[in-house]
Amino acid sequence: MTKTTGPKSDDAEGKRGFQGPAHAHGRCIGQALDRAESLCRQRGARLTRMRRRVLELIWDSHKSVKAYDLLDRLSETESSVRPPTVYRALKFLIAHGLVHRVDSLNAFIGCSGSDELHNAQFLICQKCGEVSEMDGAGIDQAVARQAAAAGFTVRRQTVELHGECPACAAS
Amino acid sequence: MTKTTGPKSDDAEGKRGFQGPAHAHGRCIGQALDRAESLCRQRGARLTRMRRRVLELIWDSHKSVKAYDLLDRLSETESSVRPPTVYRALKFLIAHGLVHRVDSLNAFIGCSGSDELHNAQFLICQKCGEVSEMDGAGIDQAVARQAAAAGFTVRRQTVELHGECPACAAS
DNA sequence: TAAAATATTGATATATAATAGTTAAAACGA
DNA sequence: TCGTTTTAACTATTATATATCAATATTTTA
Repeated sequence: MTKTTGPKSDDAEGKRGFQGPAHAHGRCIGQALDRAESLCRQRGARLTRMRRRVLELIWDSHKSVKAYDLLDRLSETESSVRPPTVYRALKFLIAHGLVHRVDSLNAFIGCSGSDELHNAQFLICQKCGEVSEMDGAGIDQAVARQAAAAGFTVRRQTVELHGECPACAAS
Repeated sequence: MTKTTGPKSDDAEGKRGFQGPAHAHGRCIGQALDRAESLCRQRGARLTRMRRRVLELIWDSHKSVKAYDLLDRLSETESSVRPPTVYRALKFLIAHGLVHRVDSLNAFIGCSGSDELHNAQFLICQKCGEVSEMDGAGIDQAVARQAAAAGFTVRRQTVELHGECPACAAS
């Protein structure tokens, strides 16, 4: 409940940038789940118990999560969960733009972008593991220009930058 | 042997762009192997028989190749080859900038770029499977600018655009 | 509400991708 | 040729992901 300037503060607009270890993460989770609920209601999609739990676990941190880690954590709580169950939930969440797959890590991360199904671009810290979704209009443009020059029609893009986040670079 | 304007034609400078099905591919393979030879000699690295064969198989087309397909094709010729052998060869070839890994496909492609170890950017045709390495200075700049704005230090980038190559888009 | 249709999850098996660790063979340098 | 280093083979295992069919839950339709 710190730094809340109102129901629509800057933070509420998508949690861009690196969060670091000391932020009120409950809000991130809450917002993500709220957004998922309303988005699914709006679309007539069913955010079932399993899907909700997977989304919750993914938002447990700002690091990307592996499918089999989700599997383990789900199995802690109740009867053993099998890979297809997790992958099905992930497929649903990805289809609805609530989760992204990070190709270079074979891992998954909650979407902190806009409601639109969008091409995500990620900054991935190799030290702390945090992943930050970028609002990369500049990159989008450069990509579009470059592709056009090659006569290529872009349908989907993977842009993932590995390196060091501000906090880790400083240390 | 078409469109050869001399020993240092445009084509010879790295085979940029999509090649299409009807080009003199023997030259691509030859050039790639020659470059590998000279580069390894220059560096005192050993382009062994196995490494050479893997590189050759990768350059068999302009499509990306899966590690286990390489495995199968290697096993055709002689005694059965195991995964570690292929992955070791790939590791060597990647370390020397002769091959790139395409993260979004879990596959490998011959490097058609400069001698420098560089961050590759790929155009991947979803229809014909051809992969074209880009000379993406524009994207590099946009990436650098965007990352700098976020205070992020980029060490490695994955930029892979999926869509349709000129030929496939036309059909 | 009951029955039918649809969507979701469970369960088993298997496919695909990659690595660890140990031993054997080949290449190289003295 | 001996010893060192590098490379490759072999066995085993880990990690990632999907196919298939059965069971259950939800929604729709009658």
